[in-house]
Amino acid sequence: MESKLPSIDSVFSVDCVIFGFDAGELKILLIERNEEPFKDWLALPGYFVEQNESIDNAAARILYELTGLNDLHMEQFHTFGELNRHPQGRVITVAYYALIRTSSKKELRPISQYAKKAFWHPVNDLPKLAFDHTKIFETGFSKIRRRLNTQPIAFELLPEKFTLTQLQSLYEAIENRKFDKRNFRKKMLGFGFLKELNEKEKDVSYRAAKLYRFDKRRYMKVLSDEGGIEN
Amino acid sequence: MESKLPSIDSVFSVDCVIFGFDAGELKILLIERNEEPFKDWLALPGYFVEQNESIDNAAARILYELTGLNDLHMEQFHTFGELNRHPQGRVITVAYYALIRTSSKKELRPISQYAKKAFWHPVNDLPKLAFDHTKIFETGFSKIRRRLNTQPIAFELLPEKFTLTQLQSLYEAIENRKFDKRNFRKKMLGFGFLKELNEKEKDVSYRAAKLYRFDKRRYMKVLSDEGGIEN
DNA sequence: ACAAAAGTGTTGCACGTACACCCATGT
DNA sequence: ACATGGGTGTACGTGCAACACTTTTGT
Repeated sequence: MESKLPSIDSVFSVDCVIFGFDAGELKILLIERNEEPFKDWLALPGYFVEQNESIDNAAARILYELTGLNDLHMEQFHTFGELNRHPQGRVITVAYYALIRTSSKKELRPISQYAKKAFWHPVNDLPKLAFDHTKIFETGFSKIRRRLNTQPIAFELLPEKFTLTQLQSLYEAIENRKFDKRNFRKKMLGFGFLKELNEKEKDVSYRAAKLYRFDKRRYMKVLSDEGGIEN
Repeated sequence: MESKLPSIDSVFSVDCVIFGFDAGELKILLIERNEEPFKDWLALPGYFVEQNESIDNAAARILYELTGLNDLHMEQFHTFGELNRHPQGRVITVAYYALIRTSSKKELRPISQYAKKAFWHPVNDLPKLAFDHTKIFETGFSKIRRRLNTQPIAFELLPEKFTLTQLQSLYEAIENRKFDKRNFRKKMLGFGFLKELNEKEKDVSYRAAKLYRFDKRRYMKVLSDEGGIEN
């Protein structure tokens, strides 16, 4: 390894797969591009990383500039480095995902002019996306699907107070299948990290459901308790 | 997005965490570096990606040049992009892991002069490694630990014909805990993808054990059969 | 004969799954 | 009163964990 870094014309970028849950549907955030290549196409929010920022920071900055969203907890899930994935040259992209509460959705308003607009689109029935973004989305979707049952990611998509039916329909949207109501409730409550609130839904035209909250303290406790049994 | 890519002084590399299983111990492949920075330090096999190769190809090439190993099935598991991870500038590295059979281990012989030598080292009791390679190793190790029970990766570490006791001790090495022999065998055989051979161990000074082989056909069948039940 | 590892079953428990009806509320 | 979703229990099967002794082989 030389004492100078080899200087090659390499470029890397970040792309974000941001999930939201709204009106019983799982959605992701898309932008309409305002620049070549793929001008006017729909794409995942993504852009180039700058010289002096870490990739994690770049992801947060870029998402903010293209959509106006900030303070998300984003996590890297894969790096795409095919030679021909970008028509103008070698671009390696690190893909991130995040999950966001519908209730905390701020207005979507691109800051930079690289995006004409940003909007939510249901994950079923996605249009063709720019670059290899369809593949990136699919990889990300299958990651969160697998993480659903190992990490408490579902709660990041729901409002802070939610009903068990909302939770169930979210699971159904992510896994794309139906669950039995009684079994689902039994299982979720059995985990012991859902806190039942003394509150009910309001403004519904049917029997109001109890509200629950995800209790992070209890979740941590449950996690650490599980380590102690074993062989 | 401009029609020219922004040209910044960025560099990326690949690092490999290669697992082997030998003498009842889980090991990884290290090199002794022959170049600054971190000359003479131990490190994961890794080097810069070239302009015109995909990252996957780069990983295979670099591993070969530094250790003489080829034809591994490597898989990307994380990308490390902290600003200060390389003392000479911004280097983003994509980390790969692979598992290799002890029995098919070729001689370890670096081709390029960037490595003085390559050798196996037990995963317990690793020395300090160059750059952030200790962190990279730990991330990779925890990935394969979690994948152990979802994908048939253990068999890639064993010789083609193996005994159930070997399989068990491999699991014990990866998960760092003991299993009950009867339960372990029942479970493994219950999966239905281990093929019992009409052969036994040789040259052992105790009762010879039956040999088994991982049967990929049956594994695929078992996998696809599982999809069909559900709610 | 002894040492060393191979091989083998049963039981209790926890968990997943299948399944149907009454209740509370708003209109 | 009716429509809409909220809320509840039981029975069965499967899979995991705990547990100890006999068999085979080489020296």
